[in-house]
Amino acid sequence: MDMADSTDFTPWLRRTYLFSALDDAQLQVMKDAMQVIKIEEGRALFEHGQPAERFFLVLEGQIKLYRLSEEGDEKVIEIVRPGETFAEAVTFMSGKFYPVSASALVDSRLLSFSNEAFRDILRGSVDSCFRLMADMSQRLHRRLNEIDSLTLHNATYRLVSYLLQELPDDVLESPEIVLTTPKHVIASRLSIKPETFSRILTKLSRDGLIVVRGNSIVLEDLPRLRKEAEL
Amino acid sequence: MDMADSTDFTPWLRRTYLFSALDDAQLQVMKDAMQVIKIEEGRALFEHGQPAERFFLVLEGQIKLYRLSEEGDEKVIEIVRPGETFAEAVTFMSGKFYPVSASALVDSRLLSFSNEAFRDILRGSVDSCFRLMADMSQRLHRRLNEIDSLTLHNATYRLVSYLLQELPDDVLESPEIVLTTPKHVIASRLSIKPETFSRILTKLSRDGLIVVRGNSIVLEDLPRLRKEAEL
DNA sequence: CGACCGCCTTGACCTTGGTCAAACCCACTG
DNA sequence: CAGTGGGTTTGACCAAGGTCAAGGCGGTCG
Repeated sequence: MDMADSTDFTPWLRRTYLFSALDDAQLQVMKDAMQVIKIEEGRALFEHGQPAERFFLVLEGQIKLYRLSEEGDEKVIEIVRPGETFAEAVTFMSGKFYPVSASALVDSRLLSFSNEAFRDILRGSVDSCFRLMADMSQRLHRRLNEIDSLTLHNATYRLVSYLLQELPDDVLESPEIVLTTPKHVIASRLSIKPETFSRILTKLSRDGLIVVRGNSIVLEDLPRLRKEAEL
Repeated sequence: MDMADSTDFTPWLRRTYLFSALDDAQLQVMKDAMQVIKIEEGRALFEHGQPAERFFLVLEGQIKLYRLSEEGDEKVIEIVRPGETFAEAVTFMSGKFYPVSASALVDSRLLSFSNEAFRDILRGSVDSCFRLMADMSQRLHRRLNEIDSLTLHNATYRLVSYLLQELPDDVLESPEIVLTTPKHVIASRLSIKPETFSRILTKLSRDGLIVVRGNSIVLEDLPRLRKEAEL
């Protein structure tokens, strides 16, 4: 974990929904307490239970948010990609400890912001409060959907849904997905063991729904895949 | 579902964390758009996907929030009890549709509030925004813990944790829990089938950890139960 | 008071996905 | 270019929890 850079990150900040209601002065306050962080593959950014003083915006790379069980099993909660923020909702938690651990899946660059500074700004900007509330509301909804798919659906459903949502919006082009994350991490994200993950992929291949070659998965039969993910 | 009452609910509102930053005028606005709702056992209050215009405070009874799968399986997300609010976070959702269904487990009385009115008040009260954000943050954390226990822990763990958290805070008195909700509903809340739920209870009984008689469960061996719920 | 109904329990069996171990496939290194 | 090691795949086996079906146990209501 490193920290030194004098690039102007204003465009990044302006593009970040959370900050888009801030005026120049407010943005400057955030910048003053901002840090650029370089973190290399495999290193931990923070751990579950640590006091949470900062939140983050991913510039480059991938950050994995996860929980560990007592026995050391890992459940990946989320994989955060460039342009996305994380841990911003912790500010308002009763205890203010990180509820998950975070580490880098690949060498990454982040911006980190002071919770305190942001809270101060929120105090003076109802608009920003509304942004943050929208953000939290959306996260709440995502978590709900996750619970839904864990309890009401099976592993194949979860995997197929994942593939479909990884698909870029422009449906017209060749529906190929290139996995940028190790399969076992995606598996954990979907609460599936690597072996099972692999087996499901081969089963889908056998059925002609997809073609797998290494990290590349071509969705051969979108309609049937979509049906699979509804029922 | 019914609506008629002229009791003064001010004490209820004052006790409600979400409203506790409101001044008298603001509270009056909420009251003006407030409705008292009587809903009898088994009736639906709203359904997943309906446009969300109101949120609720439970006065009496129990409300079950749940999701249905395509095949009709039900997963209970939460059981809401008197004094608690629900659906207040939906206001800031992109689409503003209820993300779950709600129905009454027993005859219940609720207050319902206008999302719009509340949003207007939030616009003028950063303090209230902070309350709502704290509330949402807490819910986010609870959902996370739910995902954790669904993926990192087994059915017995979930059931034991449930029993322990149902225990009133004053640990000194006789540790008896009286289930006020049908067992199959609790089972669904914990993502366990009723048969399995029952079997786990009898196993815990056999092992001398609890004594079950109908709806009453006496926790005979707190230390061992707590150990069960940690490992 | 007895019949009915909903809920809960119990038993036998099954299915999904997990476990363990071995082989495989590359990408990198020396 | 062989050697090493991480990630992935495959196979054989296993176990937790689900399914299906049959009873049991109270409540309620005629």
